[in-house]
Amino acid sequence: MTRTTDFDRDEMIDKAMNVFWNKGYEGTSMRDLMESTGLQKGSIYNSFESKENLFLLCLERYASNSRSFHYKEGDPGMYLQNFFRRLVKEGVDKKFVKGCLVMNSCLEFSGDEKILSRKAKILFTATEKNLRNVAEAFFNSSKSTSEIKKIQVNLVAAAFSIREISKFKKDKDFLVQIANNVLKEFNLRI
Amino acid sequence: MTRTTDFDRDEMIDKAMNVFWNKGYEGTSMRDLMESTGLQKGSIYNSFESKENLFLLCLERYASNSRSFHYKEGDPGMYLQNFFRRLVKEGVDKKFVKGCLVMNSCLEFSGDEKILSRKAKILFTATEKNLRNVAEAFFNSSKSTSEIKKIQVNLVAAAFSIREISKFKKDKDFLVQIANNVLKEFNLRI
DNA sequence: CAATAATTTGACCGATCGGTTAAATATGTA
DNA sequence: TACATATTTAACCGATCGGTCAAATTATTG
Repeated sequence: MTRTTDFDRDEMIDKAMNVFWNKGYEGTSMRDLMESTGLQKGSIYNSFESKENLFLLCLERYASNSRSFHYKEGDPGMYLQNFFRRLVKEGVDKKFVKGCLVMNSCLEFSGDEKILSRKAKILFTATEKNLRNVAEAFFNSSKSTSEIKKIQVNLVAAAFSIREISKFKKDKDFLVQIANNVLKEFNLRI
Repeated sequence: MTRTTDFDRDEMIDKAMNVFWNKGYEGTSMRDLMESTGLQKGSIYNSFESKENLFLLCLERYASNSRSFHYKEGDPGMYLQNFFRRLVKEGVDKKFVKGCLVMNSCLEFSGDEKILSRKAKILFTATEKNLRNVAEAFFNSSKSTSEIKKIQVNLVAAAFSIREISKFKKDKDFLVQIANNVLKEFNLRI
């Protein structure tokens, strides 16, 4: 009955996400988004409403991608090892200066309480929950709730440090030490 | 023989520094700087050359202020306790959403290698050196260089985490746990 | 007080920002 | 094939960006 969109919506969100991930929300211009997606400005606004809404979709896409890396079953120790190995590996990669889009956004929007800030914080708690789940699975009720909570904090802080410090300090020993320090609590090393 | 500048240069740098600290480099406009300093745009350019150069002066001022908090002598354990107590105290303060200007700048400029980025990274190493000095003073050659280095990394990561995470997560227990986890290595608590 | 040399002021610059709009174009249905 | 309805395109919008500049102002020295 009528004309349909002639681009793949998901693909465009992916492309936009990568720009936002690299340059941040404010650091990304409509020009950047037009170039990365190959769409004209009007098409972007027609399909995604606004820069803000497009970013929201990108944040959700990023979180959705992340969720597929979350712990579900299997050896929690192995999971943690692989988790931190990946963080360090990506961190030392000179081409990888992106950090984590959710953490980046929490930092960029800290200070305001608008929709993007609130969303970023909510998605941050998903990472926290994931790490708590791993800790619980590892210690299998041999530790109290408050002990688990402390370990969760240490895991979150370590992940945050590695992801964000690696944006400007590509020092493998440094990043590995952060990981090993928290893995110690699991009698593990990278 | 001629007219002299009729404002206090140091005072203006302080005022500019606070804006940059709150809003970041890109997030701060000349308008913001004019309002915070009370100077006209032309005066700012006449006295400080450019936004970039003014920021550089602010970075150096910030680092200079920080240096007065660095460890020099006395009980290194007490120093560390006070250091982390201050980080947590400032971190939970709802009005304090600034983090650390040097760390913020390292993050904001990650990806490029221009003057501001280089300067921020250099100043970051000053914090690293300070924490290493404390660790060395505390363990007083009872630990090897590589052991000290590992403890230094843990201290840096903890300080970074508290300062930056507290920008968007004002959870005292969380921040205290990060501090206590690293203070454990010194048989200390907050 | 007058001459000198600096600062201060505010208008102005081109570029870019996110966003809008109307016309051109293309697609599916009758 | 023609209509209806959507998307696509590119010109355009006011606001703001960092920065410049010439004129006005002011403090100092001879």
